[in-house]
Amino acid sequence: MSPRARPTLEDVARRSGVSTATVSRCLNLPDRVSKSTRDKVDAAVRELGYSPNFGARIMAARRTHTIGAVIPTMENAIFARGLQAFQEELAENGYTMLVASTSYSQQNEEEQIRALVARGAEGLLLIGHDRRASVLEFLATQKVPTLVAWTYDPEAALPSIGFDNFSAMRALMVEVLRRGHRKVAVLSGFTAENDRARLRLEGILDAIGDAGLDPTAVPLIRSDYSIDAGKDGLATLLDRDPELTAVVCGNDVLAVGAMIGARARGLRVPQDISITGFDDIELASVVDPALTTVHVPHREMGRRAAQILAAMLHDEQVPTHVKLTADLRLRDSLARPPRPLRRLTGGA
Amino acid sequence: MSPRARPTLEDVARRSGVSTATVSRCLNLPDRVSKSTRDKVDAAVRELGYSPNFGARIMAARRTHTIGAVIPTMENAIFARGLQAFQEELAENGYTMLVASTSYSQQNEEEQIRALVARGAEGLLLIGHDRRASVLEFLATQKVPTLVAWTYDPEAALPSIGFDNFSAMRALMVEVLRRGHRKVAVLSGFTAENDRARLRLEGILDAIGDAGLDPTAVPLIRSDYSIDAGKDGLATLLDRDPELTAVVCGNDVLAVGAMIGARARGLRVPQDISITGFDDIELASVVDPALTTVHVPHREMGRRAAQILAAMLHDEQVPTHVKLTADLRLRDSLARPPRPLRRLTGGA
DNA sequence: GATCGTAATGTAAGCGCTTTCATCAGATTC
DNA sequence: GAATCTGATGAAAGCGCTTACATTACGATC
Repeated sequence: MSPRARPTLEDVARRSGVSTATVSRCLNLPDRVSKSTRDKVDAAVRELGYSPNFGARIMAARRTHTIGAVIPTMENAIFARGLQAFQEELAENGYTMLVASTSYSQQNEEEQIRALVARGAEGLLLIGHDRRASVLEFLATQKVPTLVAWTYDPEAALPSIGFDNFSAMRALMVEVLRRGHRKVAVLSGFTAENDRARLRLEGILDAIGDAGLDPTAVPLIRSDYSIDAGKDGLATLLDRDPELTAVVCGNDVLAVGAMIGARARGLRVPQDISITGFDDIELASVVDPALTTVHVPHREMGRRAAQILAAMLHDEQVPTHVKLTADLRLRDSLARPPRPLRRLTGGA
Repeated sequence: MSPRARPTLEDVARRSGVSTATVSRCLNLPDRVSKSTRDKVDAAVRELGYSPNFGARIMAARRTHTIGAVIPTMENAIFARGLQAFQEELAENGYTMLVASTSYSQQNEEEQIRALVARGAEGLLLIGHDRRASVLEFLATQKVPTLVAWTYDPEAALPSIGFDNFSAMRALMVEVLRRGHRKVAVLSGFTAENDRARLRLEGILDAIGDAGLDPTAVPLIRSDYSIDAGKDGLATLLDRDPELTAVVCGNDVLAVGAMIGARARGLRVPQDISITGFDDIELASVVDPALTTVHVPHREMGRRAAQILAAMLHDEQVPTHVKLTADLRLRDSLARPPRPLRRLTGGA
């Protein structure tokens, strides 16, 4: 016996003595078929272990009920969370999700977008607004409804759902300053191809400027979003300026890294140095002291993104820019700066 | 102008004045085409914003270079990590990854497997060995090379790469007992459809039996793998038996939850109560005290899984069962049990 | 009993691509 | 200059499915 290939619709049709059209209907529109034939067909399907070829289906039906999501990384809990909710809501609406990740590279993102569209994604979820014009053109040419999440920008070309990274981070920075901190440093993510990181940084510097300090004088390190980078970053910052009383971080992962770095240096948080994050991932409330951060409603964002995308696919009118609120979570890692005294011991 | 649909190979052919065959060759076998026509075609592709229809490609070429991965959840860092490595290595070998998640349900898993195969997945990565025979039959009928990861079982029907959940957890339990703990409780994941959880639990009970204690008398709670479940679980366990000196958890997430629960009850870890985890996710070394746990080489597992799967697709001979080592990471959350004295204060 | 309506089924035309095979224009050889 | 080979290209046959349309069977209607 030759190595039997995957059974096709036709095999099923032959075996159950009906036409391929009828088999197809059994699978897709069961009510249009009489009970007796349906039973025959079902039996044949089972006996043959038949499963339809998706490629053929895409071509013939021109519908895939598939939506693609392109995220920077699966390793950050915020995307994992949001996507899980996105997928659940999508399933609710009869859609399947396809994920791809880019490692924060625009180049990769463009490839993944093309790959997903080629695979029949009828809609796309992207993160942030930073991407080359060629991608936008491609999306327009292909007429693929696309929604941007994790950022809010009323000016942007693509519809978006998200929060105002600038204002949220600015509010946190204002709070840091209100507590009396003046020697502040920043641990940021890479800002070149990442509007969320950039806006957060701008929010920080804006608040600093408004407080009458010089934003260009603020010690600043850009790195990838990892615990180690946070740890190393803190060490570098303290080497440059041991007088630091607060370090504001681009996200929680960096902040936790910074906390570990501080601990490694024998500094207590927040008595000796305050540290803040952004995102409010689970980790933030698990560490000790709990992290002061900005809470982002990742789950809700994912869920609503799915609803909006589904509506877009049904050609319904949808709000072009949805703003969610990201609010401060004041916890224990932020306190007043230590009295200057502490710092004198070494210097005197 | 009518709403122009997605351009096809034929549009490109027409525009560049060649046949569809030539365009196809330009895309797939560029060396077989003269420089001049290649340039014309490339130009047309760019102008039209052409991107090939994957479905059509699957059908015509019967190759997709796609591998599917079906995991329980993206929310657990261990899978996110492992998959990231899996994908990177897959890309290295010219394959694309498609992910689907099951929320730890066999029912969902079966659907996702079928969906991925229908989508043209040429190989599959699955987690754990627990699944219905019907799925295995399906896989056999469809002749889809399948590799199981995150568990090692030399007896299993499908080839696997992973570690010995039973022995690893058993070793940890032995260590707990060696430190003198006798009042031990267990916080396990659901074991019904999850062989990893089941094997870990068996490992624990086996060590307990060998130590001359009664395994059936061990307080045990099964729950989902979440911080909250860990927290609540610890509370319940302590309500049932306040004398507990150690809680062994099915994974790190549960363990961190238990640590929070302990703290909430005013107990110090490890002075008043010891807690252990499994997996060694980042979180484990970030919490204070750092978690004693079992280190699992997630990244390596993902990477090697990709290599093996690629070899399987090339019909190369591969080792059927690969065992990786998962070793103890003794950190601060495990110590000797407190002197009985502590417990008397309340009772006297 | 002829007429019509309806439900169930079949026929066959693609969907957009790859690939085999045939063709053809040049370059090479004798 | 004829014969041969080579590389580039085109024509056309599917890949496995869906669906518009045609056909058939059969009960209801007058």
